[in-house]
Order: sequence, then C-alpha cells, then structure tokens
Amino acid sequence: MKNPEHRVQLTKRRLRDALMTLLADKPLRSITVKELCQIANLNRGTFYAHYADVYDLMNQIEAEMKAGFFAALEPMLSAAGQLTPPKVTKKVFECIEANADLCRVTIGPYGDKEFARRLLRESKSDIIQSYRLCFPNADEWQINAYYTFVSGGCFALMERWIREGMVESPETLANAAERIMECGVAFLQ
Amino acid sequence: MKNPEHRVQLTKRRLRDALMTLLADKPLRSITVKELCQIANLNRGTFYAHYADVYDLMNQIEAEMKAGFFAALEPMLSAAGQLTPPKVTKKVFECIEANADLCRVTIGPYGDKEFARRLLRESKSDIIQSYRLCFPNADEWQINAYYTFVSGGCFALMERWIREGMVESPETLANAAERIMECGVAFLQ
DNA sequence: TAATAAATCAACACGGTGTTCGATTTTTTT
DNA sequence: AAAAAAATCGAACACCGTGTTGATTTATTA
Repeated sequence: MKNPEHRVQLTKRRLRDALMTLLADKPLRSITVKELCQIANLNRGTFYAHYADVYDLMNQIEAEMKAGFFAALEPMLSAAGQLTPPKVTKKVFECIEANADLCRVTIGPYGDKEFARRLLRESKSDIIQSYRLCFPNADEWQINAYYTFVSGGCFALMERWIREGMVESPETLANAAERIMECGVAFLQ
Repeated sequence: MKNPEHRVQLTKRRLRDALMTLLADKPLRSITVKELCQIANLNRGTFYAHYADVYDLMNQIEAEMKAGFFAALEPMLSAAGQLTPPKVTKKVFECIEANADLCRVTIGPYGDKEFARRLLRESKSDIIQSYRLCFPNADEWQINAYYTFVSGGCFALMERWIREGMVESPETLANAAERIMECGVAFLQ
C-alpha cells in the first residue's frame, strides 16, 4: 500500500479529532461514545475495539501528547548541557509555543488541567536535584517548598498565557518567570 | 418540634454527606444519583426534588463552602485593617486549617481543583489593587504576571500542605510563602 | 386537630452502554 | 493474482441509570 498510515491509525486519528471537536464546546463528562462515532463516521463497535470508554480515549491522547512534548523538550535540554534552573524555563515556554495546538486543548475551559500537572510532576526530581547542588545549605523541606511554589507559579503563568492567546513572546514570559523566581517582589520595582 | 432543622435541610445534609463519602474513593464522574440515594437512605425522587443532577449537588455544596470560607476569612481581614499583601497570607493559611475538613475534600485526589481556583479569582481584584498602591512604578502587565505567579505558587503550596496532612503549622507555611514571594531564590540561602 | 409541605413508592419511557454475531471491506502475505 | 489475516460494519441484545409522573404516607406548621 502507498499510504503509510495503517487503517487503525487512521481510525484512531478520526476519533481523536472528533474528541477535540466536541471538547471545544462541551466538558468531557457529557461526551458520549455514540456522538463521538457519529462525528468520526465510525461504527460504535469499532470504538470499543480500541478504547474502553471516553476517558480511556482521552488518557491515550494525553499519553501521546506527553510523549510528543517530552520528545520536543529533551533535545533542547540535552543541547543545553548542564541544566541550570533558570535557563530551562525559556526552553519550556518555547516548547509550549511550538506545541500550541496541543496545549490549548488541555488548558482550555473544558480541558483536563490535571494533565499538565502530571507532566510537571514527572520532571520534579531532576529539577529538585539541581537545586540541591546549587544551594547546599538549604534543607530538604525548603527545597521542596520552593519547588512546589515555583512550579505552581510557572504553571499558573503559562495557563494564563495560553488562555489569553499567547500574545507575548515565550521570551517575555520566561524572563518574567525567571525574575520572579529569582528576586521575588523586587520584580515589581 | 424541638429540632430547629427542617426536614429539607436534613435531607440535603444526608445527600451532602453521602457525596463526601463517595468522593473519598471515586471521582465525581462515576458517582450516580442512585447510589447516592442508597447511601443517604433516600428515595431517588427526593433527590430530583432538590437537585438537577450530581454536578448540581456538587455546585451547591461548593457555594456553601465558599460562603463559609469567606465568612471565616473576612473578619480576619477587616480586623487587620489595611491589608498589606504579605500579612494576609498567614490569615489565609490559618483559615484553611480551621476549615480543614472542607478543604481536604476539594483538594483531595477526586476533589474539584477548580473550586479553589475560582475562590482565588474572586479575591484577585482586591490584592491587585494593593499591589498598585505599594508599587506605583510597576506597569499593569507586571502586576498581573506577579499576581498570577504568586497566587499559583501559594495555591500549589497549600495543596501540597493539605495533601500531606497539614503537618506543619499554618505559620510555617505562611512564612515560607511570604519569604519566597518576597525574596525569591534567596529563600534557599 | 386541620391544613400544608415533604418524602415515599412504584411504574414508565428513554437513551447510552458494552457485547455479540456474521457479513463485508481492506490490508498483508504467499 | 490468489489466499489469509485483520479491521470495520451493521444490527441486535440485555442492562442500567435517568428523569418524570401520580398517588400515598409521613412530618411540620398554624
């Protein structure tokens, strides 16, 4: 066959697109398998051949997004060599801009905020470790508290940025985040 | 009757308790009206006499919580007279500790994180205003970015605190939050 | 005690679920 | 190009929760 995409992949893509369409004006909880298949022009039985329910579909899509996001992020990180906490921020914001379409859905009004949080949680240990090296005098509790606060802050900033249409450049956002993390309220002076 | 509570209020309380019970080991989406009424020892028809569906019940409970939380918070704020940004933090953490049972549910694994966010959003304008007064040189974008970051950070810190059983005192948390907001990474030195 | 409000019970049609079957279409293998 | 394997289809099925109804019983209020 000429087409490199197998039938299964095409089916999954159609379901994925249908879900994204519906997710634009409905919360996940009120999306049914039936309407999903109607939009995707698929038999309902075919859905159950691949997914257990709508939430399973969503989970698998998120898993793909996560993989894609990390795949896009990693070369940036490894290229930067040693990851110094403030430098990473810019890369992350750039990566979000590059994957804007994916991020918009998960952050959007009907998106699953938990997804992004889970994503943050996975890179936690790496970042914490780098804090330990940079600040050997700080105790574990402080490091954890700082990480929690700062990642929560970055996430909130990112969320607002995406929600309001990514008007500013990723650099602007990254700089703001870095400066707040670095100097606190002095950011306002 | 001796009991000052009307029958309706008792019914609503039973449904509220049933929901909290189920929410302890199930996400909201997989809680049905049927099982809710079985646990509450109520007729299913009675449920529909008060609520449209499970989400409506949850919303009404959240509205009560919000009212209760603000009612508890306001005297603290007004007693403090002029609200200086860093001082408020401690009061908020104390208020969370006082309403621990309520917070635990909404923050918990199956809780609705959106509730707390909505709560934060409502006090936004007051806090932003106080920033404007304290930092007349900062432009609007900076103030908004700082508020977004900092409230997100406090929320994350609070979330972790509740999730891990509120071991530390509210003062400890408030101090950490204040110091991070104030001096950034210098918190770790 | 009489009147009113609230909760109960049983029954109903409705719609989505998840599964099954055999038939049909598409892809892969030989 | 023919045969085998895999994926989709279409229809039917029992199942379960939904939301509503009307008549009845129980509690509250006046």
